[in-house]
Amino acid sequence: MSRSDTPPLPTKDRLIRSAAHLFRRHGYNGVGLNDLLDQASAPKGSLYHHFPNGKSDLAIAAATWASDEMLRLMAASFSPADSFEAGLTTLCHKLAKLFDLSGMADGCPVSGALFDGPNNDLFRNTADHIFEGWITEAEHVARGFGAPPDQARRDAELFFMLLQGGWTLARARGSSDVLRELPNQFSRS
Amino acid sequence: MSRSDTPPLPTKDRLIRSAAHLFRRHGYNGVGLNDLLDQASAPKGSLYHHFPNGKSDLAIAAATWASDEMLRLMAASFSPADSFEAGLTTLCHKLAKLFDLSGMADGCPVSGALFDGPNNDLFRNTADHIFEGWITEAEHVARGFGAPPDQARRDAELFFMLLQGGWTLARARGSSDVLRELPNQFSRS
DNA sequence: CTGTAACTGGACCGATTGGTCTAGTGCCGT
DNA sequence: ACGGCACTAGACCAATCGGTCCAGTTACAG
Repeated sequence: MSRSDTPPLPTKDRLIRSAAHLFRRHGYNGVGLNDLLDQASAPKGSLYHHFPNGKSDLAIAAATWASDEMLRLMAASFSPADSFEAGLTTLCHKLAKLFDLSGMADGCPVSGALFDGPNNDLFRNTADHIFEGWITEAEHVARGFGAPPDQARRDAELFFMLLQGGWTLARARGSSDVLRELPNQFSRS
Repeated sequence: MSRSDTPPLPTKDRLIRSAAHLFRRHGYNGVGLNDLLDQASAPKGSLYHHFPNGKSDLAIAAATWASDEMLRLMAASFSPADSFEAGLTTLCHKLAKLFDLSGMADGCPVSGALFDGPNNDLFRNTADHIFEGWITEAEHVARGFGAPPDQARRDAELFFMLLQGGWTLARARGSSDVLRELPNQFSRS
């Protein structure tokens, strides 16, 4: 059940990773501190040492970490590609594989960690900032492939929305097929 | 805060509507029975009389009711339209208005009610069935406007994913603009 | 070795959770 | 008038929630 959540990693990182995994599957309110600390093999004291505000601090850290992973995945997919569509295809296949590995239960890690529970501005602004990061990254890629500014922006937003919708539909269907088909939806004539 | 949640409506319907509203904003696990019963002005006994399995029964009823509302909204938008794009524009503007009225905090009612908490098959199958209903409805509309079968299906799935992504992005940004722009994303060349 | 600060371990807390149960209430048909 | 049933009302429960607190341990600086 656990990957590298065992001792080699420092406690703080184990907490972040466990939180990211659990929030992603069950949502912020669906995860109790007990499950979380159990999976991270950490006591309560450590949590509140590293994250003084407890669960909410951890959720933001987890969402941020998951976002960085996503940006890494995007970079790894788009840099070797020779067109936006090609990179997108690689990315979607990677995401589909990760989805299958998760037991076909994981949605967007950021939505799961931040859109539940507290409806406060901090959570929403963090989600906004993270999503904007994904979109502008995709926008830069599109521009790098020669797309004009406004079209690059629109392509990037389309990519983002397809991704979110794809995650939702894949989860409901219990199948990663939708994710693999995303590139076709993106570049239909 | 409440619309027609007061006496005129029978208790069971008040429970369903309150549940739909609350789950949509806070997710399944983010809503306690106390908030729920309070908003519906119903005691606990009534809940477990109408929904013997308690919260989970109610969530499924709420998601189903919200889905019917959505199908009504789609029908009201597409039937008077003379093209798929025109109907989609009407629909998106209606959804944007509803989003604004909600305080810019409500996402997809089905995801909110069913994707949190229990990861059991019943919830996932229900979500799958409901989403499939939305997609086939859109597919029929597209076919009615003369689209060939396979394109109609793809258009319908694209519509669904854009909608989900649009709700997510609108929520993060605290703005309904994305929803209003959805038709442009749908029919870009 | 000693001092100090970073960190761990877990007992403990009040609040809230979803759920059960029983006593009552009101509206039927007869 | 009355029996019966659909429904309401809310006290009550064990379990779990997120969070606090402090005694212990470790690691590193001098």
